[in-house]
Amino acid sequence: MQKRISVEVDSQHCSTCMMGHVCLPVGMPAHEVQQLDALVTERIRIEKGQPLYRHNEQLNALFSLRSGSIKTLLEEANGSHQITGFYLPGEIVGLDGMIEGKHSSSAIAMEDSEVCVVQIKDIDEISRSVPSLQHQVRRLMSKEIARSHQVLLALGSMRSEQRLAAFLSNLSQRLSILGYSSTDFVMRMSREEIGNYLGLTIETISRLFSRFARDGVIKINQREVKIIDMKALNELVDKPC
Amino acid sequence: MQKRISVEVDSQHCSTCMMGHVCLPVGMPAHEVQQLDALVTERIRIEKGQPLYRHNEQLNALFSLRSGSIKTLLEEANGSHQITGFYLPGEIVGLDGMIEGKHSSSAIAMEDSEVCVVQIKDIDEISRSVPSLQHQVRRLMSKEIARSHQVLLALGSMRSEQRLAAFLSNLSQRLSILGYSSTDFVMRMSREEIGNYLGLTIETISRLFSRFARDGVIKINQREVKIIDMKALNELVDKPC
DNA sequence: CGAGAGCTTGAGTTATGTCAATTCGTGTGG
DNA sequence: CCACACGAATTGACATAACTCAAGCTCTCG
Repeated sequence: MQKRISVEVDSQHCSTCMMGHVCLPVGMPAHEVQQLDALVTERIRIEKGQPLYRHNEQLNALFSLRSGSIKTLLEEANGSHQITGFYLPGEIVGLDGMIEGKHSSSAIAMEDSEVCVVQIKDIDEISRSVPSLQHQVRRLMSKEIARSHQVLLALGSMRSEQRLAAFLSNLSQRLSILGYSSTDFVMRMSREEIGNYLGLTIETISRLFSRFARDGVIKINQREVKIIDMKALNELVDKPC
Repeated sequence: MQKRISVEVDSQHCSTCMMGHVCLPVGMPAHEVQQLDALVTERIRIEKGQPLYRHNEQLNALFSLRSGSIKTLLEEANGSHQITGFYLPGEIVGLDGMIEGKHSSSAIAMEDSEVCVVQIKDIDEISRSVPSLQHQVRRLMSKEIARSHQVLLALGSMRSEQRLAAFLSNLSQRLSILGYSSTDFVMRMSREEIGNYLGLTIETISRLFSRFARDGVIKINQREVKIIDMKALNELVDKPC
């Protein structure tokens, strides 16, 4: 069975894509977005659990997530790994892969997903007529740096409770931007993946979810979350001691 | 007393700069590096403890560290902070500041330092004639993402001993690239700064340095480090349990 | 020479991890 | 359709790595 299906694209373009307000073109004027139409010539479907790319793979493209969800992770020599990010539709995966085309991480689909492929060479080509495209790419990369710094902040100076609260709050915000409910959603990641990402164990994650539920901050049933008290949740993020 | 002294530059250029092999032009052919000479029109001296830029400051420039050392940090609402990076000469500071010109972090000199200022608008200007400059900037940003992912790996899945060993090993490598000894150096950062960066307390850092010294891996006297057994140090990074 | 900041070391505490038992949920094959 | 099996999540009891608090040491600089 084929795990990674490439689809030639000619009927759908950035200018007509539903994700335009959150994806690569975000903030660009309409006449410029039209010039991006030549940018995406391929889309790829990836099955749950399958890699979009792997550590050290030679690749000269960015991937814009159209549907589904993807995690990125660093693999250690000893077989363990560290999840470095969870990506939702409209978000760009692969920005760490622009060092001589070698990816420093791997990207794996957390559910059946579809990505638009943006070749770096096409970016350079098209940015000759749309100079703001270079800004856009830099903006996205800058945002990715800022995002990972935020995670550093969580791992470096927050207690477990604060980390998980920050995680939920962040997920809520991003889903809301995507047009989903910010209070009712299904987490695509397992307790194990959340724990790995936040530098905690699966048991700690589970206990914290239970505690948040007991304290009336959230309701939780497996991966379904309902945020009952958003204010309390956000206060947990800053709560000292 | 003036804390931040701006120096107009017209006598010194990228093409003749000693840092060329480690700085922005790294890997670029000589005839292209010459075209970068117009890129740096200003240099800034910063005194120890003074900011190069602050969180939320409007700024449209990158800074290449010429001499000294700089730390970047995120400031939290409650007054605490998380150090996100230590920068050495030839390294680029400010790559997270390209989101609408707002810096998401602050950068502070750890000793009297000097930086070359590279205006973003000049990058766009000059990259018209030197297209590879855009690649270069993306490469640097990509590297910065990969770097912060490495720190995530340390904070998320290493024990204190591994973190400090990884920190020393990384510092050693970078100093060696700069042409300094990889085994004998002076750390510019305090125990407190190291602890903050690695998500550990000052006491834990101090105890670990003492233990490394007791085990014959390093010699340490205040901030002077001598790595006695580099192999053992690198083994500590991977050492489980 | 004294004061203060930075560092080290010890003793006791605690947040989080480890290990283990149980439950829940889902998919599979009889 | 049921029962069984397996992975995912929960919960409890206990262990421990790292933190906190406290005392003392060592530089540096005025």
